[in-house]
Amino acid sequence: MTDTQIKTIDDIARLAGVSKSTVSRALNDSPLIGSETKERIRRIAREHRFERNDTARRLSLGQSNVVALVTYDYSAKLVQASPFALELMSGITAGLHANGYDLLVIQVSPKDTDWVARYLESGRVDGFVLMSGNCSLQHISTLMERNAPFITFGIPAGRRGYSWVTGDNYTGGKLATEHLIGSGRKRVGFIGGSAKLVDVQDRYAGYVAALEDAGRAVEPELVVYGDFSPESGAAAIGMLLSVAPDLDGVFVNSDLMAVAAMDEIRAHGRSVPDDIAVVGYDDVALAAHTDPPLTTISQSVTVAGRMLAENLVQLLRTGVGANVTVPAELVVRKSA
Amino acid sequence: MTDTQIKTIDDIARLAGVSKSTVSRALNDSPLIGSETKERIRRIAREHRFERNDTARRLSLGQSNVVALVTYDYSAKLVQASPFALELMSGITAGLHANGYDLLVIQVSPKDTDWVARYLESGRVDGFVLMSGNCSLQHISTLMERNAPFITFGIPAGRRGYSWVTGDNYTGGKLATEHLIGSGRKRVGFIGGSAKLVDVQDRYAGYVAALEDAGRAVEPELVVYGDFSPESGAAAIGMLLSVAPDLDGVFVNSDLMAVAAMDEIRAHGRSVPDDIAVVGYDDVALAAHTDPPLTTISQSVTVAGRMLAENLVQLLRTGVGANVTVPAELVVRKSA
DNA sequence: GAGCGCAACGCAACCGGTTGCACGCCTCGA
DNA sequence: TCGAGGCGTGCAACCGGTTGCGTTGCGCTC
Repeated sequence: MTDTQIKTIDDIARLAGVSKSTVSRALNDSPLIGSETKERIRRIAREHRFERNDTARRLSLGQSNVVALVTYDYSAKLVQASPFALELMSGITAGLHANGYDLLVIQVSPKDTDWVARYLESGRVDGFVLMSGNCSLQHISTLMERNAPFITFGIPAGRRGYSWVTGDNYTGGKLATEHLIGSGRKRVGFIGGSAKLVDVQDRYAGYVAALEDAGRAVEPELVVYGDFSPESGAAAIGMLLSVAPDLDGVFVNSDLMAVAAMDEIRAHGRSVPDDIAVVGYDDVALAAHTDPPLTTISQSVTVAGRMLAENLVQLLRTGVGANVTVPAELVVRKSA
Repeated sequence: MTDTQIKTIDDIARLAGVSKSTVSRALNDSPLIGSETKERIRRIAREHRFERNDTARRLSLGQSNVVALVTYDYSAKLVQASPFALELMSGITAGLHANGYDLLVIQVSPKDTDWVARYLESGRVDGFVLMSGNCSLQHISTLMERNAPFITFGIPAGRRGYSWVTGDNYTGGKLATEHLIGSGRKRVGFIGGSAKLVDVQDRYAGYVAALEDAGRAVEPELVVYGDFSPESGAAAIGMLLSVAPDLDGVFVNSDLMAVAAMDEIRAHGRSVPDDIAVVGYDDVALAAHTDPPLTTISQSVTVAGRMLAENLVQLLRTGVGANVTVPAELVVRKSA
């Protein structure tokens, strides 16, 4: 092996008989370098398995090529809130890698106010990605007032003023409700996640649209909100059942809530889907294995992750980000 | 605000009327600096919300204070394999933060052979953490031959030669089996994850020990292996039922497999737990909401994550790592 | 009072890249 | 034949920290 201490571009320069600037430019594919020289240098680097010191590069360039995924510091909460977080993360990672960026996972506690500076000004990261389920308005406003580059999955704080990627919540809500109506359900309820999320509002809008398309009126007492947790799902369906004993269908904003709701429905002596049809949201891994298997709305989470990455990279490079929504589709199983 | 371009320690030095070396040492709490000078410098830095440039620091120090979490590039697979990956990650992140390290998420494809060099020699990370569910022997051997610092969750490739953190699989297997036996089950089967994993072998050892403690013989035909996926769980129970129609209890190596197995049991016209009791493993979020709620083995995943972090940091600092197992306990619900 | 040790701090080199600018060489047109 | 203009490359400064070593000033001993 010829890997005898070939650690810096100076070493490569020596071997190639050129200066380190030439090596630097060659490795960066600069047009300033003659093609045969460039090829020779790159060949030498390849043969010696040279890896350019990224830290030095970052210092020179003044950027880290790293973005941070912001999470809470409370483990269980995170798991509860986003069963698809891993898949999303995988998509983000893939998208970032394709653009030469790495993904850092950080945790910030709610009371921490200068995490942005700590990560941004120290040069550890260039930007942030947040998940609406795991971030507070506090986070968003902190980011905005320091005008840090960031992007969110979901729309946690109003539709404007920052870049986001989200599922097509309107269509998702509409598809779910239409399916319920189409299968003959007469009184269809809505169990939302946190009412503050624009995503939830959009799902509600889809629910309303489907109802109206079918010539039905929206019954406010059939609309209840939880917080995406199983417990809140059980509580919500309980409330619905007490208000409307003849409820025969419900669109639930998350699979986790839906599963708990199904339990609760059975606890009330009703059956799913015979008495009450249930449609969930997210299509988590276990959704196919609940009893009965859950009919739900599937989002292209991996695609969303990739879009998040691309979008953030574009924001970092050009200063302008975009808002994108990825498609949602109905997955029919047994619960509705 | 006095945040007018206070970006470098030179700026602080100017404000404090000292040299940049003094500032550097003061911020690093060096004993070479007088306490009043040190305090003055730190106060100034604090007042100006100064954040030291971490990239430059890393270049000088020759270390990145970042470790990489190695994942596959196939999203769905990852989600399937490790429903608790997020929780683990959260624990790791917390543990690393406490020690001044950050967590980077990287994806390496199976055919990629020089990812270690790419990340290590470029100075982007100081070490790696792998999860046995998401890594191949290939990964491990690549790491070992480049003697890169790394640690694993689970024991993917033999008990020796590297550092790992894992659940107490022996006890977990024993507890599960004992519970089954204790509730009067006569023929208790074992559905394992990948037989190659030491973790799975340990769970099997616990299963065997419980059987023997009860004075029973191990029936090889009641032992079947899958790969942790729901599908493999369904297939495994099918196999078991055809071999042993009088099976009345089964210890399944993952909740995902267990849930699928329960479906399959019902599909065969049997009921859980009346005909066949089922104990899972992992205690994932949905385990409490399956039908029936799943009795399972719970591991302190967050603790494990912290241990992973601490252990790896120690390995990086001192060159010696440890092997640690975190406790497992039985969570009794309705399925057994 | 000279010599000494020590505490406190500054100087400047160094980490390993990037890049503005200068320079040498060659080609081409006048 | 000479100058202008390109092309390809090298020089050296720079990014913002860290640190070995030298320097200063002080109190102390003999």
